[in-house]
Formats: sequence, C-alpha cells, structure tokens
Amino acid sequence: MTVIRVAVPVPLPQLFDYLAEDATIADIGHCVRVPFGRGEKNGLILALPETAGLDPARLKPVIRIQRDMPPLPPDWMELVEFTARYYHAPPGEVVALALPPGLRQADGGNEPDPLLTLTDAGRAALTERRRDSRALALMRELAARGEHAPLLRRSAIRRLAAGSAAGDALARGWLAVSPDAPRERHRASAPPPLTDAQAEALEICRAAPAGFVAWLLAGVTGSGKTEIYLRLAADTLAAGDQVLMLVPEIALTPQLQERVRARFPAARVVSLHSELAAGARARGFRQALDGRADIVLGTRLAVFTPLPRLGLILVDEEHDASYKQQEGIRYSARDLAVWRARQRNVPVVLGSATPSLESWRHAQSNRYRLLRLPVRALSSALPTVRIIDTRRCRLDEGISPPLREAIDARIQRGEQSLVFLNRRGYAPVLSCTACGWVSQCPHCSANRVVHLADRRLRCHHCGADSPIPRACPVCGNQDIQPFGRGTQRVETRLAELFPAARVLRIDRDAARTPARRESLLASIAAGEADILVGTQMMAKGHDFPRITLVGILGADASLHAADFRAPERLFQQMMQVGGRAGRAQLPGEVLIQTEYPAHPIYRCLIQHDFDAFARMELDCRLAANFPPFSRQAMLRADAPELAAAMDFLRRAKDEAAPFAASAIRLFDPVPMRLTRLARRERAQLLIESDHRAALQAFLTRWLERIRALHAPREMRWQIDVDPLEV
DNA sequence: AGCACGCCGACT
DNA sequence: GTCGGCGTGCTC
Repeated sequence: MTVIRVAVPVPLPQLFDYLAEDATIADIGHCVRVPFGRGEKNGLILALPETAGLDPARLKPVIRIQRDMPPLPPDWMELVEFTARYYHAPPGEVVALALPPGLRQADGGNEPDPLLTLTDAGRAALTERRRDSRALALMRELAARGEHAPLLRRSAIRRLAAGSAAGDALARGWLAVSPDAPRERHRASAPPPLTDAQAEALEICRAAPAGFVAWLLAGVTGSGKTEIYLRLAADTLAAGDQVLMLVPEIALTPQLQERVRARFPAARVVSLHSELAAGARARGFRQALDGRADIVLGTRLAVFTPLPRLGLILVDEEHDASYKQQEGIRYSARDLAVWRARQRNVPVVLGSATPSLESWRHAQSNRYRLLRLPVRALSSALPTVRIIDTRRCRLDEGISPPLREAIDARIQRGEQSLVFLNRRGYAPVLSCTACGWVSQCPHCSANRVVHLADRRLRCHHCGADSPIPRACPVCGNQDIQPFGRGTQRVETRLAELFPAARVLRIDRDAARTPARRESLLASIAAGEADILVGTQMMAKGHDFPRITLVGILGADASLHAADFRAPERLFQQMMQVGGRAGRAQLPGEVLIQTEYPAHPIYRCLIQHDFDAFARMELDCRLAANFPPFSRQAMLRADAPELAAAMDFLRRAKDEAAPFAASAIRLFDPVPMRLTRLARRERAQLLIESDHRAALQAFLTRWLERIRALHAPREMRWQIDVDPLEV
C-alpha cells in the first residue's frame, strides 16, 4: 500500500499522510480528496514518502485522486514549499492561496471548442504531392481557406470522425487538435524607436549569458521602462518561452494590458488578479499550466502561476507595497519572483523609477545588476521641481498663492493641472468647538472622516459609517466644525477659485467601480478636465500627456512619521506623482508645498537625484541597523483587550529566552500605532537579526513553542517575515 | 480553523 | 432532570 503525503488546507504546520493503493510517482502534484477529521477536504499530493510519519495503522485511505487535470509541476510545488517555509505559513494554506478556487471546473464545459489546425507536417505533405488521398484533399481545402492555419469547430470534427479524411490526417500528424481559439494575426503594432539609453540597456541585457540574472531597471518616470519589458518579452516569446509579468494593481493598468496585447497579437496573454471571477482565474491558470498561455500578466498572486516554459520574469514598479500581502500569508511577490527566477534559472527584471532601498542595496553590492534609463523618452525633459515654503505664505484651503497662479497659467494655456493630496474625504475629523468632542470611530483608534458629498462620517480603517450629526452628540452645541482637509474639500475650493475650470476628483470614492474609474480616465484623456484632484491612485502608472503641472499638498504629514520607511515612501510617492507632469512635448512643473523646505529630501527631489536620496537614507539605515542591513520579523497579536495581546507577546518573548542566540534581537512588545482596529486591540513584537538564516532558524524553533502556548480563545496572532510596516 | 468531548448553571 | 456555556485537544 502506497503512502502519499498531502497538504491539507488547515492552519497547521504539518503535512498529512494517507494510503492510496494505486498511487505512483506520477500522482505527485495531483489534487486529492481526503477524509479529514469527521469531514472531507481537498488537498494536494506533495510526495510519496518511503515511510509514513506516524503509525501506518492510523492512516486513512484517500477518497479519490483527481487525475483529470495535469499535475502541478515539481518546481511549482517547490515554490509553494519555499513560501510556506520562508513565511512560516501552513503548507496547506499556501497551496490554497496559490491554487485558484474551483480549479477543477476550469477543465469542464466552459473551455472553448477545440479546433483543427494544419500542422507543419501537413503543409509539408501537401507540397510533397504524394499519392493522393481523401486526407490530402481535405487538407488542400483547409489550406485554401486562408493564409494561416485553417481551423474547424468541434462539430465539424465529429462529422469527419474516425475513418474519415480528418481522422486519417490526424493519425498521420498532418492535423492537430488545438484547444485554442483562433488567434488574431492582424499586423502587430510597430514598436517605437528606442532612445540611446533604452538601446544600451537592452544591449547589456541581451549580452548577458543565459540563465538567472536579477536586473534592477532604474529608469526615471517616462523613460520607457515598459518598452524594455516588451522588447525582452519579444525575445523570450521568439525563443518559444513564457513571460511572467507582475504589476502592482491590474485594475490601474488597463493601458499596459492593451499595450501588451497590441504588441503581441499572436501570443496568448492571460490576465490574473483577485478581482477576476473564479472561472476566469482558473482558466488562466490552466492555460499557463498547459503551456498554452504565452504571457501571464498579473498582480502578486500571479507569482504562483505554473509556467512550464518560463523564460523571463518582469516585475513592474518593484518598489510598490502592494507586492506584499498584508493579511493572511504575508508574502512578497517581488521577493518570490526573484527566488523563482533563480530556481528556474531565468532572468528577472525589477523595474522602478524609485527602487526599493532593498533592491537598490542589492544592486550596489552586485547581487543585482543595475540598468539605468537616466533620461525621458519622447525627448521630453524631467519636470522642474519647485519647493514652496508654506510658512511664508497664506494658504487658502491648503492652496498657496504660487500654486494658484501656476494653475491659473495652465488654464490660460489649455493645459491640465494635478493637485495631489493623499487624504480622501472632505476633512479628516469633525470636532465640537465647545466641548472638544471629535468624530472618533467607536471601533478603531482613529477619527471618522467627514464625507460631505454623501453627508456621512466614515472610518477609513473599518468602514464604520454614520450620518453627520447636526449638533455635538455630547453637549448639543450646534457649532461643530470639520478640521483639516481632504480631496473633496480641495476640490470644492478649487471649483470656487476657478469657476470657469472643470475640476475632477480621482480617489477611491470617485472611482469606486472599474467602470467609473474607466470613465474618469477617459474624460481626463479627452481633455474634459482642467484641474485634477487626486490621491496616490493618481500616481500609479498613467500617462496623462496634457498634465504639465503637479501640485503636492500636505507632504509634511509623513515627513516625521515614526516608521523608518516613511521617508522612502514619501520620496517614492512625490517622485511618482511628480512624474505625471510633462510626459509629452510640453514641459512639466512640480510644486511641493512644505513647512520644511530645507529638508534634504526636497533637495534630492529638485535634482531628480534618486542616488543621493538612496545614499542618505541607506546611511541612516546602516547607522540604525535597519533593513536592508538587518532582517526583521514581526509577531503581532490582537484581542478584544490590549492587555491580553500584550501579555501573550510577553509570554512569547519569555519562551524565546532559553535559545535566542546573540544573533537575535528581540524587542519589547508594544501596542501598534493604530492600536484599536475594528474592535480589536493590537500589539506587536519586533525580532531582528543581521543574518537571514539565523532569523529563519530562530523563527522555526520559536514558533513551535508559541504554538504550544495556550492562548486565550479570543487571541489571534500571526508572524510577518520582512514586515513593511513597523 | 472546525469540531469534537467535557464538565458546571438556568430552564421545559 | 436536560440544553448549552466555552476550555482543551485533535485532525494522517
């Protein structure tokens, strides 16, 4: 009786062994139905162990091995196992995360009709003019139908079944059944000419020996990083290999999707992201697994797509925080992409105008190879950056006189302005001028935000929502005031200041549905707006050629934040949003309003000097021994009462004492910055080490002991390896 | 995580 | 006399 080792989707660190009388090596990677507890679950066969991990008498027989689908390949399972190991996540849950839900339905009826295609051998047979046959006659007919491979629907194939001409041709390999829909072979959009910098970068890439290389493509905004991706993808496709392209948020990149499809009309491009319906996601996964998909374009979850012919991985905007999953299994798709490239011995390109300091550091130490695009394509210059000292001028709802004048000038010239403020809503808090009441969220340690458009107070953390009160709920005072400013308020004021201008707001509230987002973007592109007001949604990957002015409001808010990554994020954000200015022929200008004009971060921005910023920031990180110079993990706990969470973390820390080597630094548990979230109080404990391996080894032993700790029922805890927020 | 078993309070 | 509270322990 054969023993199979199965990953079962339960939050347990171990695998489960079962008996399967007919199982063979070939069953590794197949899904399996198993009895579990008193019920049943779907698992994945990871191995056929020599011996069971426990008394064979206790093993239960499997219910059914799902052999109707091709098995997941070994490298895919290695990726899953690595993810489970590195992020200390239950293997069964990683499998559940990596496999699209409802995968088995994908090979059912919703597949397109198979098609009959003339093969190269078939074409050869035709030209050889061999002894005539019904099969050859059929093929001549098929070939006559068009320049490209002639195709037949399933119904036609059936009519010409066994013993027929088609059956004969199939048997001889002159025809092939292709599961694909016909690919349009209309003329490919011509690639634009390369700039010198692009050509040089490509040349360097192409000159590298085949195999794993991690490239860091650092190209200023508008320098044409995408063109590099597309050219490299073209090379890979030409070699018959598959391309995996990761993007931060697919919903924000319809332009990129279009560009990829237009450039490679003959390639099958599959989009994978979590907003996709289960069926479509499963179908894309299947197409990739079968090798039918040529390009997989997707968000972080697409890093788990099986790709038998993988030849290249691209990670666009590699610095973007959305590559790190912030709940459940907290994996970094960017880091896994690099791991996967090394595993499969293929190149990976990490691209960004503002690389993460982790990647930058790797490039500095030659672990990654640096490719630079220092100038913009389309002969447009980088925007001029001007700092406005807000201590020296009177702000009108956050808008300084120089910014107002600059917007006015754009309106005169028929150009667009973008006002960036990373805070949506009308005002971040409503407050009573008499008793000091503030619009505190009852469930979170945060204020509810005034949304004047729909007259509601809304918590941006838990979503709690209530009407705006007419009077102070505590003292009855009628004089309650919104304090501070969000995009709605700035939008309102801009409309008053420029009555002739068309003001458009772009934030999560204005672009709630994909359709509304599309229509907003379309009206911007059509020039139906003069002033755009937006949050960081605006900063991501759009080309708005008519924007020549970007005004940045409230940059200071995160200048003094406690998180050591705050300056990095601020710089990235300002660089990205500033990069929206002047991407075509028109010169761009960026105005940054700040109370700290002398702050060195602004000097770097004025000079577009990422290197100087990175140097400065890495010096600070080195002095404080922060990542990338050290490795971190965060143990977080949450409970209805803060004391329970803190107490648990203290006990966890005590557990570590007997074996925490000197290489491990354990900090004291502290309440999280946003302590209360959705009625739960949260605390965290930071673990740091100079060595990844030491940290990993420690975590493995420590988590074992933490699991044995009997935490109160209401207590939840989780580990976050390489946390982004500390 | 589920879902059992397992002992102590207010109800038909 | 039971229904049910959630404490603890297991899942191949």
